[in-house]
Amino acid sequence: MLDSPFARKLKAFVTLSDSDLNVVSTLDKRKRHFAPGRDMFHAGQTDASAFILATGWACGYILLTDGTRQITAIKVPGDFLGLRSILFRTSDHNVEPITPVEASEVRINDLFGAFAGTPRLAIAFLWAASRDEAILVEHLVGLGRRSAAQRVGHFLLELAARLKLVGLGDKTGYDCPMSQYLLADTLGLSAVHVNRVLRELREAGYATFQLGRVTFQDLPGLFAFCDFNANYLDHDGPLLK
Amino acid sequence: MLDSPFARKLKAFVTLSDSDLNVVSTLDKRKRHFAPGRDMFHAGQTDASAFILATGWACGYILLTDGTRQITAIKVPGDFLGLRSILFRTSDHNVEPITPVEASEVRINDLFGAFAGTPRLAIAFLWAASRDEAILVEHLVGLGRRSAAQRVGHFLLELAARLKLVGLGDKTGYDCPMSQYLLADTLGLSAVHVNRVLRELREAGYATFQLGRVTFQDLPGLFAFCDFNANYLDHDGPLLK
DNA sequence: ATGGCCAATTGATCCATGTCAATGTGGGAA
DNA sequence: TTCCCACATTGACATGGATCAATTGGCCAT
Repeated sequence: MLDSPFARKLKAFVTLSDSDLNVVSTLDKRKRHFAPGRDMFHAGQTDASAFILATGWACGYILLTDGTRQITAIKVPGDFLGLRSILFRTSDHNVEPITPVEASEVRINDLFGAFAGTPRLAIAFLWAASRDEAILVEHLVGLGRRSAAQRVGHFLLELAARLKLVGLGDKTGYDCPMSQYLLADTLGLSAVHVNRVLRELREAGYATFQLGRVTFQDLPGLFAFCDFNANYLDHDGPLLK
Repeated sequence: MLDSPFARKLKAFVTLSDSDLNVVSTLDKRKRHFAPGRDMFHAGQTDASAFILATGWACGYILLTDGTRQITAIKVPGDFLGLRSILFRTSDHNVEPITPVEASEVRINDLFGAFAGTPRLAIAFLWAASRDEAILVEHLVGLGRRSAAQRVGHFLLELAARLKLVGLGDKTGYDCPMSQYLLADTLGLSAVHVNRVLRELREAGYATFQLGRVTFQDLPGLFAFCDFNANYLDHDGPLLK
């Protein structure tokens, strides 16, 4: 439990004492399972819970009235999900599992409890929320100002970095359960164009997205092509200025 | 001080006791002034402060290597700005004043101090950060899936709602110090196209963006046209579930 | 094996928005 | 007044990515 992906992630920011970690593991108790095909919670719901993702991938998304959707976050093990749905009167987004998911349910009183005794943990949470925000900001920048190819490449690189932090994947690549349709809804593109861009990246010798796996052939080249800089993930070891 | 825009905003989420408000006003002490033309802090800076905006508008942005930029947040009075720049080792974004700005400087130890005594305030901060995230998410959705016209309209409506919460603007509209260039960098469009879209909205009888003021001619129509739903701003009175 | 279905792939065409290039306009500095 | 300069506006043209329409391939249920 003390080595949950979530604790592992927080440790990238603060050095947590044993008692801090105990409080974290308290939050990590109420385990639940979810299968793809059914939302974990949905927009408009008033009694939604938050979750700490232990295994599997999920995505948060927003449905527009014209039937299209925009995925706003891809969640991997260690990620916190649904914070807005417990703090807000009513959830403003949906979350659905991409793979079978194991996650711990967190209610607002759990947060109160955790923060009351350990303000340092409140800061750690604020950091995690801020890191999620930074990820969101980079996606925003991608949608606003990057070409489709840079956007796709950037996203694949970001996932590599995030997975590495929780011990998944390696230098050569990582397992990725996303379909090209999911990529399209994430990156504000059509599935057809995602397919063309993936071919382009493959033919340029940068990376491959096939059979549920992302494989990098030319990491430095891809970094340069996408103008990728991992600073926004703030991964460089515990510091707590 | 107890009626600062910031306190006013937090009260939309939690009922704050007098002692809570005292702690908030403690944060609101170190007033500083900034003029347009010079960043309040910039990406890469390691000793950046955060600020609570008291008067004036500012924007957060990210510069790409090709010289383009994407504005990631427009900040109005009552908004907190630079949270990521104090929690992260190094700031991942820049902030510049749009108008002359008056703002209170906040350092990480101020936050620690505030949270230690009043966990309820930690939750309120988390709420404020989550609301900023919700705003970011809506911009993301706009960039990914909305037409230029809907995107512009949606943004103008969002600003109206946010300003109203801190007592600015009225039913007819609000003062808006943004140039069309700023709008373009915010909405991922070219300035030329922003101009065309504004004309379109004007000619459709929805709203007007001129001489530093946004004026609504047909609010219900614009709501419908943009598919605007203010739930994501979570403005409906203090509740703290 | 067969049928059915979903994801991936490819080609042809269209269109929303970008880019380039002028022109207009209002307010500030001298 | 006059110049200046940033912002707003408009037209002509270019293009990245969407849309429409097939085709292919893998996998599961029968």
